[in-house]
Amino acid sequence: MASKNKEIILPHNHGDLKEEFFDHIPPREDIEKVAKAMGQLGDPTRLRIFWILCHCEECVADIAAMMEMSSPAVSHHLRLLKNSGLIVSRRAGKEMYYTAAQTELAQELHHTIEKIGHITCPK
Amino acid sequence: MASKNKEIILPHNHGDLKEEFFDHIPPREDIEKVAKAMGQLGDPTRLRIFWILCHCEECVADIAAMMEMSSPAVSHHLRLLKNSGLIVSRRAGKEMYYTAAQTELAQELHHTIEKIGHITCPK
DNA sequence: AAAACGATTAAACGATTGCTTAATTGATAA
DNA sequence: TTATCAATTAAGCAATCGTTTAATCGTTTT
Repeated sequence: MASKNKEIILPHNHGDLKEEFFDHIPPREDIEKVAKAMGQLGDPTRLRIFWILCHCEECVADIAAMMEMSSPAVSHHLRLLKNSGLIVSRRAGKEMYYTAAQTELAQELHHTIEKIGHITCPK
Repeated sequence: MASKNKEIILPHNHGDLKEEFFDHIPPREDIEKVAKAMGQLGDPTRLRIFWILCHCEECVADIAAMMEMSSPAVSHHLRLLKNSGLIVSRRAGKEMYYTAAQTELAQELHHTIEKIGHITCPK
């Protein structure tokens, strides 16, 4: 039978693995994309920044103060979060303001964080 | 007014930061817990294994074959996933069978993965 | 123009991660 | 018991990560 994964022979046949399922294992590129987003929030510092930015728009200095961290460190994390499409930024004078992106990705992850963390959304 | 975070003075006052919100920033332990789970799925190998185990119960050798990886490498990831409470195992003869845990944490993350990856659940 | 301020970037570092090979443990079969 | 098979653990490693300090960039103010 035509199976995308037919070339992979399982060492043990337990009879309970549906070929239908075997053929629907997500392609590596989809997995990579999801893992990249998840990995961003795997660091507690970045997760906390992201959560804060889901509830307000703030400049780097204030974010650094809330996090009790140096601004270079915060800036570094903001860049990673922005590269992942989780946050966006705008300039106003000397300051850069960051906030969560209004995307399905960001909103779903925000929801997930609060659900699995049993965190009450203050909004 | 009594503010849990009143000792943190923000360098800039933009007037749009509600004290109510400021006091509801999740405690570090909650953040850590969520970040730990997210971080587990931040690795594409582990994310793929977890997704597979959300849809079947399999022994290490077969998981290794599906992943096209060595069994020590797979075993390593299985241990991490198990320590995080995302998967469970049972022994049957010489083999160890792994599958996703039936917990809110695991189920919510399974849902999130498929939603943000636009992955069709084969179940 | 120069000075001041906010943010970013660069270099360097210690710590962690993911994998490999080899050795070891646990359980069944001969 | 010995042999065999499945899985885990250990040691070693290259690669990645998160932070710090110092230097640089961009904007506004004087």
